[in-house]
Amino acid sequence: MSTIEKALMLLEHFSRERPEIGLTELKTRTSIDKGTLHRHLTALKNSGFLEQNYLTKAYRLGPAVIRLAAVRENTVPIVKTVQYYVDRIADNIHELVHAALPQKNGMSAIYAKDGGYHGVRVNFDEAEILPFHATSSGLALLAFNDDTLANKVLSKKLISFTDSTSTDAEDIKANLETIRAHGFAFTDQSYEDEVGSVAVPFFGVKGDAIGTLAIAIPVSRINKSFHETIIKQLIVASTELCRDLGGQIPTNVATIWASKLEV
Amino acid sequence: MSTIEKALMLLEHFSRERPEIGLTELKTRTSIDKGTLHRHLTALKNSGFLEQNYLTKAYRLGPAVIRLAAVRENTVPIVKTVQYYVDRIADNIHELVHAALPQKNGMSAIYAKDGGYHGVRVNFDEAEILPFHATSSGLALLAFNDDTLANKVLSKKLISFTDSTSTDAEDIKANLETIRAHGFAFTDQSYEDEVGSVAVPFFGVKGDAIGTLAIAIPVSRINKSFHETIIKQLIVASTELCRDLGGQIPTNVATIWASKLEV
DNA sequence: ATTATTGGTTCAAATAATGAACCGGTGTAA
DNA sequence: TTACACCGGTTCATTATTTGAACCAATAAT
Repeated sequence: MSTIEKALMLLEHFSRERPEIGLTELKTRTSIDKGTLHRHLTALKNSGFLEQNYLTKAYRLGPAVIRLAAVRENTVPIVKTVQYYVDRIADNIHELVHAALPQKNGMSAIYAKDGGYHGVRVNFDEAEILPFHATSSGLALLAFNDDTLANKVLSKKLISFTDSTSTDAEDIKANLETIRAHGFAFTDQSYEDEVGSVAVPFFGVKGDAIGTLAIAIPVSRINKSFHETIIKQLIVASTELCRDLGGQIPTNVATIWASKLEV
Repeated sequence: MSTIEKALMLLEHFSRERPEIGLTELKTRTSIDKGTLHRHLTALKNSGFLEQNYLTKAYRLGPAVIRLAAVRENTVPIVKTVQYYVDRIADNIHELVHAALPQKNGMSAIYAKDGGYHGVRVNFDEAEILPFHATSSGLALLAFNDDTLANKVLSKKLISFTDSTSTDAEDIKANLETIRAHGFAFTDQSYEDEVGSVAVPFFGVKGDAIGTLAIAIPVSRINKSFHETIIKQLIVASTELCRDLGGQIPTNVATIWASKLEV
């Protein structure tokens, strides 16, 4: 792995829950030598990707990422486009809806809205990394993306989050087949207890999954008719989203989705 | 300079005007060897900072920057906070208002609003890099930031954008003194013909300038009383913004600003 | 059919990254 | 007061990666 990749991997440790990280703490998290780490952090700081809390000396993300995100969003306006559909679904079904994009080690929610009429809400953090193998977003993406991604993810050690998390690569591969056949993914408490979720992919120009729309619900509120409503909403939204982004829904997926909408 | 910094410098070439750049084009822009360049771009691609247009093979910014910006904005919510004040000023004075943050080679506008009642609008691109020495935003930041930044910027070759651009380091240093004395910066067609601008800094916890609020106006509309109105608006907004961000206005600046508001 | 231009690859030589040991400051417990 | 632990940061001989001129393959232009 190149030095550049090693350094950029450091940025993955910053999240909403851990916005600031000190040198020694990062050392224990990464097992990288302190000297090396310090030089990498300094390089990232010089480039504006990190800055230091001048009191604690801890590092946090810097201003460079703001500019880059503005340019990216101007080039490929996924976030803005996705917001409209997430809001619409959330307003319709009054549940927590989110959209996520694949990152290196999982899906990252780029926008979420809780349509919340109900008392029990699902806890959901934007900018958290959702593991591929334990969330409906992750599974939906793996199922409809190139096989190489799924193989890469499933060849690594899979972490268990709840008693229901499946960590067996073969089980998950079989599950991906089911997901492809159904046109959507769902999980039952595989990432958080008491929370189920449903996700559909949306597609890029090549017809590969580039992101997902998903809904998370306390399992107590799930029943068959509601499940069907949710899936219809997601499918319709994803179809329109693909049109907006210039994406192409693979013909087999389009067929499956059409049949779901007819019911 | 470290390999990491060299690679991250490549990202600076992407902008709203140039969202996609091919290998050979980047080679001519950077004079870096094609082999090296290709490995750097691949590393950035592997890390999600770039992705490739699958048809043209050209590179564009990748999804990783979206997640990082979300985390950064959650850590230090400058963009969200700044929006309120930019909108307010734009609504009040009906001109093009923007806020900008320093990047490595200039200021980057993070938000802009055109309150535009008038026919002649100033052309303004978000995510464009505004040179330090030729824009009021850049000068305001240099004047109220650490001297080392100003020295670094002024030691490089300064580009001329219009007939009125000052490119003499000593002239500009003298100008920075004037700016410090006035508490704001203004330029007259030094970056674009027919456009003048006024900027004030806003400050971080250490009392150092961390960004600017600025207004760009066609020179034909500038007169003394309007100029004063603009400066008052900017000073009031920056004062409140510093409070919101937990920043500290240096006492000498606070004194100067207070006297401006009394007039 | 030929040439120019594109993205991408190779491998010896040149250079930068690495990490164990070290430094100096701060907080804390004996 | 002293001693110790922990923090961020630095040093420098060793080691491993980066570098770049030349090369390759595919596509676009003549």
